[in-house]
Amino acid sequence: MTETNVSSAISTATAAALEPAKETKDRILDAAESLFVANGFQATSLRRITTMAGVNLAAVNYHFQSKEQLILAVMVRKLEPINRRRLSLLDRFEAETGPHPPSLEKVLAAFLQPIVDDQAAGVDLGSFPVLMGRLYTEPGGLMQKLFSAAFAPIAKRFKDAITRALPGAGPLDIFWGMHLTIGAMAHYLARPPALALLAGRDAAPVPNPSQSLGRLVAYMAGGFRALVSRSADSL
Amino acid sequence: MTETNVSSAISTATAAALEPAKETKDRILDAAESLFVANGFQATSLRRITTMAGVNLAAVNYHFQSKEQLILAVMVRKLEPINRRRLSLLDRFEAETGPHPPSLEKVLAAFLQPIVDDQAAGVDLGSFPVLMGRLYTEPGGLMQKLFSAAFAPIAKRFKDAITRALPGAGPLDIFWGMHLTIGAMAHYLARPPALALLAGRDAAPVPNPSQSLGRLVAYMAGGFRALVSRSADSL
DNA sequence: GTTTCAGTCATACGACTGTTTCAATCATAC
DNA sequence: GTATGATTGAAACAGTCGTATGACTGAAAC
Repeated sequence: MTETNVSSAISTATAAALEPAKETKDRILDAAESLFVANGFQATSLRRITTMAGVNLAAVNYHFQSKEQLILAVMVRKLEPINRRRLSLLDRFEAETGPHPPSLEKVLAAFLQPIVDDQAAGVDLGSFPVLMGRLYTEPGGLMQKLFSAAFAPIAKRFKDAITRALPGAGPLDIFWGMHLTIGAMAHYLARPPALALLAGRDAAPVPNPSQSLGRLVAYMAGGFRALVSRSADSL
Repeated sequence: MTETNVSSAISTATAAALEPAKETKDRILDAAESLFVANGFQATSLRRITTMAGVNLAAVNYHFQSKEQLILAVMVRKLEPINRRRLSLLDRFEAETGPHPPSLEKVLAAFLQPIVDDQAAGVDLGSFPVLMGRLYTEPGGLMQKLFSAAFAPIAKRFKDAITRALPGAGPLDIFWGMHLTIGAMAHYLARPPALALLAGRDAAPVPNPSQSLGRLVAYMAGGFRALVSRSADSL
């Protein structure tokens, strides 16, 4: 719980010679994150993590109690700033449009922009989203724990914004639209492996982030609107 | 490789007293499938599989050489009939429309119908799609191997059909649309855990399969078309 | 009636897992 | 300077893992 003692970890650091001033806790989180991305959660042992971090094996259980809580800590650390930016973007869009609610495209952009930016920046955030896809299918209810810890607050906020942007949409339309939109986004985020498979020969890696954002928003908004008009037709 | 010797496996069957006439190989596949669905690939040990199947531990490596090949065998066994039905549906739709290509909605329905049906039937096929989502994020290039084994042939066929149904669409539109569509579908299939999280209070489990198919098709076709018209606008 | 061989069996191998223990170490407050 | 409480260290814990081995079984081939 306490955050002291900067130099002691350095003196005995064997591996990870760079970044010598970092706390043990952060070194573990960094190593865990990169190994989780590369190999998955279950396939990554605590020994590999601590070796890469240049830290003693027992440090993990000392600082995080268990491997499962380490996984959650890795995810929360990455997710919090992204969700903060999502909310502030949504705030800004809502302020800009004054009395009217922002368009569906704006709301979707507020949700997608931060992760697209991070993917573009690439530096050390880009590879993270793969973890979300992994966690989603991981047994043990890990996703559920993470959801209530980091996602529940922003989910309601965006659900309301989408509802206001789509007058005439029933709650089931909203629900299905969000469900499928999250799926499309998650798949886009996990695209490194998926992309190569789908593309036979054409389709370059599409490095342009603003174009990616535009396509994502277009597809998802189009899907949402088609859902709503389908409901209207069938009445 | 050979398929003989029915009675010898029965005499010593300890657990799994039911279905006594099944071959060892099938018993292993059945047990592996249900355990993979429940706990994931890595978390399922060969010992649990063989115990549940009422089979000796060594039988797995005898029949499947390795755990990885067992996983692939489980997936291929489930995927093949689904892909067969997908292709025959597409064939039928193309025959029905005569000289014109079938609509985008028809093509998407041909792709989605078999899995929605299976989910509705539920009996023992419904839980399988969770595995696809799992495999997608599993390390070791497993998905790649499965893809080239079971998916590559139908991917090209549907890509062509979509291209014909969307005149004026560029190859990038098709590519992105398929990418995001597959994501939405995968997420829909893996919905058992996701659904409960997203739905605050409303939104019943939506048991009606034909309504599900309609919503899926509407969302995806709407997304596709919005992608195409976006490209047309920006030219 | 013997040979043959796919299939099953119990058992063991070596490696690796997450977690725990307890002594040693450190900066800091007294 | 010494006591204090947070960290770290090396080692071991009790399991589980996937795979390999070699003896045994039974039915079909000749």
